Amino acid sequence: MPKSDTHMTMRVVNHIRTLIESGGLQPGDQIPPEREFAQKLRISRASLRTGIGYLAAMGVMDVRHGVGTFVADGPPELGKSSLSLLGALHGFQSWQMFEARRILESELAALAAERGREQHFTSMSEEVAEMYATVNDPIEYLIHDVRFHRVIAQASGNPILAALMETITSALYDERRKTAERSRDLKESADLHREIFRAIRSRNASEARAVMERHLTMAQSAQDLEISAQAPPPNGRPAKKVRRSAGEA
Amino acid sequence: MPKSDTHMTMRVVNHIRTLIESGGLQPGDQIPPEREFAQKLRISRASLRTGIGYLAAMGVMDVRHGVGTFVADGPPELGKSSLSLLGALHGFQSWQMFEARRILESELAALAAERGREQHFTSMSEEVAEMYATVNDPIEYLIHDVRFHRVIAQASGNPILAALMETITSALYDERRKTAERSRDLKESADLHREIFRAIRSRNASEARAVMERHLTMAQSAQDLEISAQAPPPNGRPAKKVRRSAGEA
DNA sequence: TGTGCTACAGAGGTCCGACCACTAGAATAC
DNA sequence: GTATTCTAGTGGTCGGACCTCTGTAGCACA
Repeated sequence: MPKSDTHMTMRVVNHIRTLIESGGLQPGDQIPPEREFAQKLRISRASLRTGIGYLAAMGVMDVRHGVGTFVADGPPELGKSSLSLLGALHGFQSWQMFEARRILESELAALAAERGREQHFTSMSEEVAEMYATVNDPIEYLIHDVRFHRVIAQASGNPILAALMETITSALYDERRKTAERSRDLKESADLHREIFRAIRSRNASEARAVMERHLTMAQSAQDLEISAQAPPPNGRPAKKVRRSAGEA
Repeated sequence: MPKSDTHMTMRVVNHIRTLIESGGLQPGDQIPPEREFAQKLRISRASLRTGIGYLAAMGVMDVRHGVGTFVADGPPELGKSSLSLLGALHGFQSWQMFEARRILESELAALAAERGREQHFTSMSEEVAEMYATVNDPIEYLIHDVRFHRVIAQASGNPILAALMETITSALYDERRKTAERSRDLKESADLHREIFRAIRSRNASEARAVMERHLTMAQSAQDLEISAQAPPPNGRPAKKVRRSAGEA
């Protein structure tokens, strides 16, 4: 990694970081135009762009062509495709993503049960209702599904865990939207979400954890079936170990 | 996020991604020099650099001035300072990082107990021995401490969770190395690590999880004490986040 | 009055070509 | 044999020209 006082990239990153820490730059704020900002920092526009690119890659900045550059808004999330890229590099398996998600979200649910506030419970309740209302519209259903889990993450009171979850789910999303679930699955799914909600609202941490785990385990096996059904192994890589070897208790 | 077929950045990213997925590019491999590679891809060197910067920011590439650009090697990790940056932006608290770490590592320890192999146990044992041997050298001790936890992550068989842990610990590292622990704390710490190791080797998942949780809880309160001791609370500001150093330079 | 199209200003995106800075290894001097 | 210097090759920075995209103000037309 580049040194802070030498490389232009880090100079830009640190400058913006300082602006953020001092409160001079808030989420959603727009930074000055590149030409102007570069002149103010006494560096070339190219270097400024490098630094901004670095921040954008990590989800801290949001660059919009023809409009401007803004401080990222919305739920904290690490680089959008970073996990997916790392996955390609290190050969992540699908079940590993599900496992990671299951662990994170189970704990998130437990924390939400302990720390959630009324406003969170209200949002959860609304999303559950919307899920029931859209069991025949998988696309719309998925939106509320995602939102429900996101509210839980918020209610957990730990934005770091929430960011990690967001990172994993967005990596998982690509595969997920391709396998549109069937309606009857959605009814079951909505029921489970309702159970999760109830456990959280009654502040029963261990049950929230357990139900969430059950939900995600089911979701995984459902998706595994879909995949193996509609796409026979498209093999090609020699060392492709077919998972599930060790420790499935 | 730029579109894949329009933006040069994504063209580069996708090209390299394809090379990695096809096996034509493995961790540690060097990519062609920028001038040459840019010509081969029919794009300008500047655009190529943008794409490489994007990949480097996410920890997929490793750019070394005067040497070359390589595919990242070593343990998978998301952008090195990404969490720290996001933290500055969203006001992450120190206890939240510890909590996230505690949850991740506890589960990691449990998984390691279920799936760890002999080779992992051997490495863990070695690191524990090194820890005992360096209880009087905090700097050296910390190295083995980190390695021990890294072996556990490997032994868990889930590189994604390992990567998340790596991301958190590297964000935590900055604060950590400043508060060099005292020797007698290190002796206790080593004892706890030995306990963790024994639980994992005896494949006792729940105990491994419990001991790891205890270890990290202790580490947290120890560090909290250090901090509050050497930096008296600047009273009166209840919800003010702990400022990071941000470099004196 | 309303609606649709056009022109334009301002922002980011791409390119070029020159030059700077760093690293490792080869060539040289001792 | 060892230490020093030189050098080829690689990434880093620059500035300035030009392209593309977006939102909007203004115009033409119904």
